[in-house]
Formats: sequence, C-alpha cells, structure tokens
Amino acid sequence: MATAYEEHAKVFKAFCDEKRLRILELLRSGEKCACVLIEQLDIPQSSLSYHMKILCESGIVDSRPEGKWTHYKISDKGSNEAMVLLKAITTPNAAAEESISYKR
Amino acid sequence: MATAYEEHAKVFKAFCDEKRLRILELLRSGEKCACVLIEQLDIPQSSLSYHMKILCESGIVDSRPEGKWTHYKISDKGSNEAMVLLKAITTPNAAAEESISYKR
DNA sequence: ATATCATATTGACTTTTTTAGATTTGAAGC
DNA sequence: GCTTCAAATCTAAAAAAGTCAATATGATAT
Repeated sequence: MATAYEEHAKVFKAFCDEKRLRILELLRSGEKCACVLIEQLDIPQSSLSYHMKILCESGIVDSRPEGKWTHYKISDKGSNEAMVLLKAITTPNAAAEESISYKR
Repeated sequence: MATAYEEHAKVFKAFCDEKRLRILELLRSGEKCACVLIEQLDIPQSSLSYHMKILCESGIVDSRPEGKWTHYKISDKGSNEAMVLLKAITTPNAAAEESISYKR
C-alpha cells in the first residue's frame, strides 16, 4: 500500500528528469505521435516508451492509441491536479502555525 | 554548464522523495529546528542534513542559522517560483500549436 | 584553549532509476 | 493465414540517489 507521500512523489517524478521535461516541452505545441518524439529527441524507442509510461502514470500526459500509432498530449486535468498538489504541499497550514518550533 | 531542463528538474526533485515530502509537511506548520525534524521523522542526523541540503538548494526551503541551531522554513519565493515553473512547463504554447503532429 | 553541542561532510554501501538492445505484442494490410 | 510496422515489455548493465556510521566543522560556554 502506497502512502500519500509516495503517491505525491510519483506525480512530481514526471518533472524530475531532463528527458521528460524535453518531452513535455515538445508536447506543449500540441499532440504528438511517438514517432515524432523519438525523432526530435534522438533516443531509442524503448527509452521513449519508458518515459512515456512514467508521464502517463503520473497523470500529466494522456495517450490516444489510433491504429498502430499512439498519440500523446499534456493532460489539462493532470496538470491542474499537479498545480493544486504543489500548492497544497507548500502552503502554510494556518491552523497549525505558531506551534512549537524547537525543543525545550 | 547545466541545461535549463536540468535546472528545472532540480526544483522538482525536492518533491520526489517521500522523506522530503514529510519534511515539507512538518514545515507547513511553521519554522522548525533540525532537532525537531530529526525527532519527528525518526531518521539519523546525517540523513536529515542530506535532505535539507536538497530542499534548500532547490529554493523551496530557507535555512536560518542561529548560533548552534539551524531553523528551516518553506520559502514563499521558492514555492511561488516552482508554481510558475510548473505552470509554464504544462501550459500549451499557443504560438506553436497546430504544428505538425506526426510524420508525413 | 578546551569541552560541548548542533549540523555538515565523508565514505562505503544499498537501493532505485535510467539506459538500450532484443523480444514480444497488437493492429493494419495483403 | 502471413507480413509489416509501432509501441510495450524484458533483460542486463550503468548511473544516480539514498542510507547511515564515523568524522569534521563551527559556534557557544566554561
């Protein structure tokens, strides 16, 4: 059973790798076929597939199989959820503020 | 020389580890001394120090040395920059939209 | 200056992540 | 059916990240 922390970490792992950031940059200009990503990034097919799996499982990217091809695009829903999560993680918890900040 | 992608990846690495997320959760309730974090997380001192270094270098956490102690807190500036960066990474690039999405 | 305490750094080790060739799967066309 | 092509999975190896005891550093107190 994954903790909430592990679940959250998984989301941000999408943004922790240089190759995945380059993939997202390419997808910012619209939906792309895997073949285009492989060509533009100049990486092996298995490597792209590995990173796309991570991006899709984190919810940041959606895949749309169409015949032999798979098209990928940035997920509005996933992106917004990541924004909300990041905000939640870094926003002071007012109710708990002013609690003890050091021992003794 | 680090690429922009590497720089950006570094920011999100702050949120990619379960322990660091637990540290941030503790800091949401206000500034904390390292001693408190060690006690609450039940991890060795060197382990906390390792994670605090990553959090501080990513800009998400600020440290404030005070005599023998060091106090840590979430950085508003760093958090906001991470939000802006995440938004930029996942927002469609209107100018480049509708470009070629597959070969041939 | 010596002792003490808090944090940082080092080094050896383990675990996790990433890489890339080989193989498999699955859909389309013949 | 068989062939072709795209993508996913497998496998082993390399690289990166995390762990933790031991040591070093740096500030305070005596």
